[in-house]
Amino acid sequence: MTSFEQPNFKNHFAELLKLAASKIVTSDSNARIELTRTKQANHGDYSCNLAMQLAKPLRKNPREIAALLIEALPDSPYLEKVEIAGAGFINLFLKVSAKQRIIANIFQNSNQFGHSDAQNDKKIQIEFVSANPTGPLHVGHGRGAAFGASLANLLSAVGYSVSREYYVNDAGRQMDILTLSTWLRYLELHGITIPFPSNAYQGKYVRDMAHLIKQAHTDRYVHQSEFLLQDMPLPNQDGVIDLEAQLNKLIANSKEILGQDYAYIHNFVLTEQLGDCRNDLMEFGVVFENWFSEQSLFDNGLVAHAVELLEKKNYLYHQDGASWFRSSDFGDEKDRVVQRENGQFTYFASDIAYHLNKFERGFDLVIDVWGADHHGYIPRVKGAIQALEMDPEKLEVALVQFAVLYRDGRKVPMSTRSGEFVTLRELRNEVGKDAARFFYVMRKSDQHLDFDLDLAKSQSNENPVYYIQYAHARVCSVLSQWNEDVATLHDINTESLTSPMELALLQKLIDFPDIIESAAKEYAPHVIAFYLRDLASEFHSYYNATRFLVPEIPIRLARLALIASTRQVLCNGLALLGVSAPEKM
RNA sequence: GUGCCCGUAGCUCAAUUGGAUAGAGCACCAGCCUUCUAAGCUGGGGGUUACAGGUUCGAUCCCUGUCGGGCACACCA
Repeated sequence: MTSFEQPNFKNHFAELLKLAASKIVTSDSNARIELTRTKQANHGDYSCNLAMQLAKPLRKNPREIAALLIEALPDSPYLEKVEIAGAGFINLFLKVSAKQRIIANIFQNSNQFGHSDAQNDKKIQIEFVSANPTGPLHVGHGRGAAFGASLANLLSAVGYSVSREYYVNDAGRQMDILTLSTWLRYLELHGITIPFPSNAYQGKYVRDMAHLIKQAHTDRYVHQSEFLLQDMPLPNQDGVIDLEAQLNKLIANSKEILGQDYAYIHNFVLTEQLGDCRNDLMEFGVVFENWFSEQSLFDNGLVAHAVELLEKKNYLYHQDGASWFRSSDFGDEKDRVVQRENGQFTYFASDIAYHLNKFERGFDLVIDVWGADHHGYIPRVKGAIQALEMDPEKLEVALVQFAVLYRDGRKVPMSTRSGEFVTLRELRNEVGKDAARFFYVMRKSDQHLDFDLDLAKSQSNENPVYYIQYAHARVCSVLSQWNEDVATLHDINTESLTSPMELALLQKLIDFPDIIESAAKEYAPHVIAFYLRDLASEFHSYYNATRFLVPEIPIRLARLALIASTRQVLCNGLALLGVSAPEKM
């Protein structure tokens, strides 16, 4: 068998139809040539609705146009026949020999099969997770992580040069609260007890960090409590205590008392949490090229710079002592504060600077993966980008809905406030990395996800992860019993593969590159999950109906080549989702 | 109240972005292991795509309205 370029029959036929159309349409009809895979075998392998699209501009019967198109269609070595059907569909039938050649192609490209260089190394950045480093990641972050990582793999597979980035919110008040919380726990360890604020961080990990500081520095950061509690805000005339104001005062006092040491504790807790987060994600198979510090934007004057730019371009005004950005000029529902009365920049201000910085780094496209609750934030960020005379089209925001855990058919209660949340690490420990990665992306990302813990753990046919992995393991098992070098299958004769099941499986393998392409285009990893389910199903049927290790050598080898290439595609698809492909189960 | 998202089989979800008879899994029923892993396979029932209109050759998809659910409406991050 001669080697040949990776064929994409869909694109190939689209090209032929385009040529045919150019012969019968003189003016630009702006008709899109779109081929779709057919659902029914008697409709052929690919179908095109071009004739129906041209019916109006040409003022002709679609079936008539279809006939003209077919007449003008250039010859193709892959085409068995063409038919007109229904209202004017053009149905294309692939030659069996063309289908069989996919096997050689899969072996040739091995773990790159399905990948393309269509995007020609265009620079794309995808920012995801970006959770505050103030505590362990929880299951909500997990979905963003799984989605972002899979999407990044998909984008890379279609030829983008991908940069994965985690935006570290190390500058805000939340970090101060964590610093204070840790120091209070540390003081407790030295017998100095101050009522622990209810709105400070309650988690056990805070006590753990306090222990670490004590171990390393004994009583170096101990100070007496009366200083810490001085000038606390009092209840108002209604007896209501402003807890947030109290917390702010505690933070301010501790900064004063600790002096330079405050920065040490701040840095310590940040490093601890970030390290934990990085480790957690690594074990989840999620890695980043870049961890971008929000604080660095302040340190380098980029926040002030961004705000000045807006000022210069007359998109700021001053009211009630604050600086407002005219985001309502760009479709936002109201204007937004970028600098407060006390001179502090808002989170939005640093986010403008961050996006300005992203664009200045020269990415062709920037993707932000956010929780769906942030959707209201999009207009102001895009507005700022536009105000700074950059192209808002170059920013794509992918929203990910929350995941709700179910155990024993009941919702697992979760709320950050009560500290009652399931961490990503706990989830991984319970269901394993593979099930977690797969379940997170098996639904469309903008849909709520019901995550069934019992199902994810079950080792049964109900569990889609095992179903797919099992198909892979089965192939491995057959090949190991065959006990010869798989490489010898790479260029064997596959003419005997003509049964309906074999043809269906071949067609499924042919689809893989198109599946990757559309999944990447739509930012839809779930498409891969569904595809793998289908492919595994096709394989299991074949496995059940066919014996592979038959005495007739040519048939045996052809069948083994088919299942070995199926294994390759299963493996490539699972890799895109960050799921392992075990050889034994 | 305003804006965005959603409503598809008993349950969880798809549907190549306007295409042909709306598909999978689970659950339910009936079969298949002396044979390469039964974590598998084969067959079956199950639908007014929330509802009412509209646009056109053609609508789950686009437009309008109604009902129901989620989210967001900070000088928080």
